[in-house]
Amino acid sequence: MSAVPAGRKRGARAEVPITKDAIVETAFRIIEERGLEAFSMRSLATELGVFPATLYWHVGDRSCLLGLVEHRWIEEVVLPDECTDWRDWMLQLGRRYRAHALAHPNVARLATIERARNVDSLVIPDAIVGKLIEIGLDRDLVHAYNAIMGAVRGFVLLELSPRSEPDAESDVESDLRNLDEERFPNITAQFDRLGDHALSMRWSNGVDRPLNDSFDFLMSLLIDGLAARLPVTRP
Amino acid sequence: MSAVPAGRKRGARAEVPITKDAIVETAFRIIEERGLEAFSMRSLATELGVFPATLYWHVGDRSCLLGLVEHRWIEEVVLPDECTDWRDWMLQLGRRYRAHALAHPNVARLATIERARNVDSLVIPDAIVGKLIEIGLDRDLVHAYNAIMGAVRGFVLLELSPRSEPDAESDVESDLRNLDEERFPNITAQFDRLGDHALSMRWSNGVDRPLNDSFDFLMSLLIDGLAARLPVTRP
DNA sequence: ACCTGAACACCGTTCAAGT
DNA sequence: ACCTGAACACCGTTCAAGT
Repeated sequence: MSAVPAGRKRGARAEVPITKDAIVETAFRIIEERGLEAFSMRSLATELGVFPATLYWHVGDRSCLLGLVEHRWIEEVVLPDECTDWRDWMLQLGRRYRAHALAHPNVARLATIERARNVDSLVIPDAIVGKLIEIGLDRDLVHAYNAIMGAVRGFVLLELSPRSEPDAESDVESDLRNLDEERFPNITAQFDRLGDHALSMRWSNGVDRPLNDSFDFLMSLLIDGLAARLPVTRP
Repeated sequence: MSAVPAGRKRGARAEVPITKDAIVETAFRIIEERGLEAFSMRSLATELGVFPATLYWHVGDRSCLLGLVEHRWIEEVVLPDECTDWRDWMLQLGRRYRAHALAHPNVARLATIERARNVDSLVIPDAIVGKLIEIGLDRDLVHAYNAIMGAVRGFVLLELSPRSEPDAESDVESDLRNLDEERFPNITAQFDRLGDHALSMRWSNGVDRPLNDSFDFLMSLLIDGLAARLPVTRP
């Protein structure tokens, strides 16, 4: 929108006051609308109509800023109602996390890949740990938590990581359609079901072709597995 | 090692012949030894003692080169023996994949995050699809494949993604040790078990503190779940 | 306190020109 | 066919200087 800072006087205030929140908000928008590779400290500064150095005064360096963007994203996920069955609670939380990731895929990818820098983003982990203890998991608490967290966040990340750049979709599609039947007998035999629907075999991206049923299948594997490992409680 | 190309004659051949394999090999080594952020087309060229443009002639651009590096990594994973029980086969494959990732964490992270560009890297997917069909999965073939693939690769990726930079480990540790008991009652109550052992609550990285038991726990959740969803076969 | 303007040390990529 | 040397259009970050 706005161009490079037009001849403002040295040290003069920006016409629109620059705040930390405005910077994070704009960074979020750039990443979501134009992709992470379109985001830079300089492009952000240009968008805000200030010099790059201004950003450093407000939010620190690039890494800090991305941490703030991640945090703004993850804190919008709302926990399910406490008083439902734990299986339902777990499924709902997984679905809400994933829905929020599909709504903001670029920031979601960023938040999963980069280490989260904000301690605040531990509200979901804390809730999961609490729920696992509540249902009686004790000895395998850490493993159950890691399994759920790793599987769910990992699945969503891979779902959102397309095989191809947007401009090369058709290339990938034809590569996959013409796989060698000798080398990949199983994939080629099942290609009508797998093509564009299975991880590593898609040409569309995760937002255009969401893997809803596969995600629910994974959630049911995890939840059933946990249920089977619960201590037997006589009602 | 070698410095910038010393006054070689314009157009003269490099003293060590530059091949595609040598470029990929060196790129692999730089990423593994010094991290992905230390890798650049220019640093690689310097290491090889040539000008950056030379690389473009041999391997195309940066994105293509990283694709080749990924491929060199994934093709080293060897499939388990065909004639074992399918549960064992699946567990072994997961463990081998993970072991190989822990052995080359930086390239493994790269390969999981970026889309794989090489069709050749579908040998593992093809083997999994074949195994799933062999044991009788049909209706949920795609979902079972996606669940396993997403959960396993995702878990390993998150395990390898540390919360902190190597130089800020102690900061993260003290942040986590001093969590607010009001906001995070469950984590603080279980901190002796969770601290440095649960995803998002670690300060050491995934190689120094591997989550072996958690991974096996996840594998057993997945495998038991698949077994329960198999069509009943009378022996 | 807040922002400019310039500088520093990097990038990826392209291309004419050489052998 | 293979490589140089230079150029182009970018980066993130720092810092003295201004108001």
